[in-house]
Amino acid sequence: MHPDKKQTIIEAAMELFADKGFEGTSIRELAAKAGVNIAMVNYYFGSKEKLFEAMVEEKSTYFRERLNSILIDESKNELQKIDTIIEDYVNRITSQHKYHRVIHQELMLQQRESLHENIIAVFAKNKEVLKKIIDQGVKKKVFRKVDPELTIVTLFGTMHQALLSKSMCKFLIAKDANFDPYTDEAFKKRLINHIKQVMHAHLSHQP
Amino acid sequence: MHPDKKQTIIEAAMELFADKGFEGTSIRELAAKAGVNIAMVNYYFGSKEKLFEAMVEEKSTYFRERLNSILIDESKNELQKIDTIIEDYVNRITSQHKYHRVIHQELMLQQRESLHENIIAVFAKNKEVLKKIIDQGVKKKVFRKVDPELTIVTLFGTMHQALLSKSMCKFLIAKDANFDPYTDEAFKKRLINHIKQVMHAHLSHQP
Amino acid sequence: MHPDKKQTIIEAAMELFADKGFEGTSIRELAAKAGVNIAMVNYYFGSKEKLFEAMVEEKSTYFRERLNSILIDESKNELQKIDTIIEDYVNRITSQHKYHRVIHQELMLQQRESLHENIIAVFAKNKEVLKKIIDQGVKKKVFRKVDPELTIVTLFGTMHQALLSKSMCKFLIAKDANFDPYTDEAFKKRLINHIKQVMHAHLSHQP
Amino acid sequence: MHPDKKQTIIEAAMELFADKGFEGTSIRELAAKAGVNIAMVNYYFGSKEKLFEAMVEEKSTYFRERLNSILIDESKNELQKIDTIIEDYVNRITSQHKYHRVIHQELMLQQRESLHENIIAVFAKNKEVLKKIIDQGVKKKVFRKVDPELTIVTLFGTMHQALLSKSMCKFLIAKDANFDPYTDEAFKKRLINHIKQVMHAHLSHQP
DNA sequence: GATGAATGAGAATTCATTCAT
DNA sequence: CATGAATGAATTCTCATTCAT
Repeated sequence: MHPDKKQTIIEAAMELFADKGFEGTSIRELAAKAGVNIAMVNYYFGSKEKLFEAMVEEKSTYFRERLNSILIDESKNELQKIDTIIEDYVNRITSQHKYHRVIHQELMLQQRESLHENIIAVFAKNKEVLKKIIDQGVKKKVFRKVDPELTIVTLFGTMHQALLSKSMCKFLIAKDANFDPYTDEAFKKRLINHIKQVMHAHLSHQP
Repeated sequence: MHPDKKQTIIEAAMELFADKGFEGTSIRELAAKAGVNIAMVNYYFGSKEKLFEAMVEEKSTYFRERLNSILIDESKNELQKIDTIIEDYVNRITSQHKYHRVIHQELMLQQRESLHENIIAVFAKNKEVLKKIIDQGVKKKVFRKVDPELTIVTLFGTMHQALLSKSMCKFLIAKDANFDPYTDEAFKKRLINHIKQVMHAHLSHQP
Repeated sequence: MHPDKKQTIIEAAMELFADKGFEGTSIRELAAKAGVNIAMVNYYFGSKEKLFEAMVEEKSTYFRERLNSILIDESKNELQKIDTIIEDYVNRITSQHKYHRVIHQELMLQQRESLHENIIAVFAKNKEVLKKIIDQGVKKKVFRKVDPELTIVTLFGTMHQALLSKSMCKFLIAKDANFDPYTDEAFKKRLINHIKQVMHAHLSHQP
Repeated sequence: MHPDKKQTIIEAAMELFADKGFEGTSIRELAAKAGVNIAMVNYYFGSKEKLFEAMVEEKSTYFRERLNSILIDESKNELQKIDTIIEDYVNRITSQHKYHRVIHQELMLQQRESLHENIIAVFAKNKEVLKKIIDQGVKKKVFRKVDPELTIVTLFGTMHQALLSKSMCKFLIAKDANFDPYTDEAFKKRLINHIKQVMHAHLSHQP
């Protein structure tokens, strides 16, 4: 029964931290949402901050183990690998947008900066994989030389900008108010196509 | 002395809100930073939230009045206009990064959502200007047809991702620790070049 | 222009103190209601408490000078004098109900007790007049011997109980909601008749 | 330990609200008087206002359940019932004078008016019982026809006027200063006799 | 292990008052 | 004379955390 409750708390925390921020979320409402006793958070995690760290750690562990499979997939050429990464990312972010929102917020604040290292490490690893793919493409002369760090920044940045704010989503989709942008397949497709188009153009040799 | 103090408070607020978030900033420390009495915030603005609104309003007013000059500049062709916008944006965001950070955070939270409208409106106006430029380019057959909303999303998204987090900046620049990324001209140039490259490739006809 | 502003403040104070109590009224709203500067209250009266005292003093001075005329009126017998007093009181309280409410409240609290003396003195004087009338009636054998203090307590108590609470008024009148009980002549007449009836029965010899 | 502390707080609140009014009482001193932590009031009751409501509710519940026993007592005739009610009321008010003071104050203010309904309901029920007794007496031709609402107003009003203000009590008793009027049996008897006399005269047929 | 009660520190805000002009 | 700005003290209330059971 331990891990279940811990998990319930973490899920509730992610939900609330994403919507209200870390400081904007009180342990009281967090416990209420998770359906556990107020004292449980400190009991299990030691403090509100430690809970936050646990949440980040758990989720980032989950994300760390991806991507390599794409890298070594020999059935795809470099451009196809890029396409797969784009699709993969968009799907990840839409399905886990609350978590990405929390991370994104956290990275902008100058508090709990010890966590930044952790987050940046994940980002760095992703960059490395992408860099390897690009380097292969360059070696094979199918790609031109680009800035690998900033290329992944454009990749992530576009997705984050498009997906992490509900208000922004609504503006971009321009449809009736209260529907969930994160399950709208048409928008996901539109976004994937756009990023592919940008990346193809960016990576391919110019005329 | 009236407007000065108000301004001092707003500046201190922006600084702290950017670094610690709205809820993470207490009026106490805000007043201390601004060098005013603790009661002044409520005296001038009525509440912490109203101060926040005042800050957003003031700054967004400032940003609303740009961009049109670029649109109507007849000495530039469409691609040059895009380039100018990119340079303009990067300069703006680096010089006002704290403000952009606050706005960016705010847009992700589901609190004080009444402000989102205001913020999105500024974004929408920027998009309109960009769209006009793109449309002109398309009509003149120098640009291909692209998704205008998502194109500006990529533009903003890349900059925000690269600039709004200090940790991200440091990772990207990969230089010694405590130097200020927002005054590093080399990095700015690198970023501008990257975005220009991406945009040129994206907008121009493919081979 | 002095006395006018002072008067305006006193009137506003009476209004607000009656509805919200002394502590429940802030100088800010008081000044707003009176249409004067916030600093005027302290400027004219020295403090909020002194304003209160000034208000009580002024109004009680006004009420102190009544009643003697009734006492010495030779055209009326004792019962007629009692009747006149009842009518006079009911009219006074209805027309000055806010003030009476303030006084009544004040007398119940154990704060600013120095004012109680003042208020009780007015009450005492009223009692003295009534006592003289009753004593005359007793001497003429038209009244029986009664407790003069408690008789005036019944007199005042009935009126206060009936008139000083709007909710109580509404309950007693049992009419449609938002009308002003203090201008309802029918209710005033009903109240006067009741008190006269009570007093006549109380003072006259029993069968 | 739960109900005890709640009760302690309620008792302290009644004490202080009676002496200083609701707004004149701070949670700080309330907690100090009750000997509990300053946060307990909000912990138990949610807010100062809710504490007030809880106090009123609890006490009014207590008073709601009386009186009917007198109504159905077949061993007493109507006048005896009235006498019993008078004695009962005077005893109640003297023993619970703080509570009655709070209620009485509250009814005069135009704040927290939602509570008025509650209070008036208790008053209304008392009136109904009294009205039934009077109606019986009228039917048996031992009473004359009177205004039942205002008759109970006189009953309550006299007691409130005599008992709810310490200063008024002292004036009426005219004895040495610091003794407690609420335990002075002589004064209670005097008051009871006066009210009985008034009510007998008021209700019986006139000569 | 698990929890409801309890708490001290600190939050935002409002207050009556003062003071420079 | 009169006032808007300014302030320190005090307000209610919420917070994360602890502790006895």
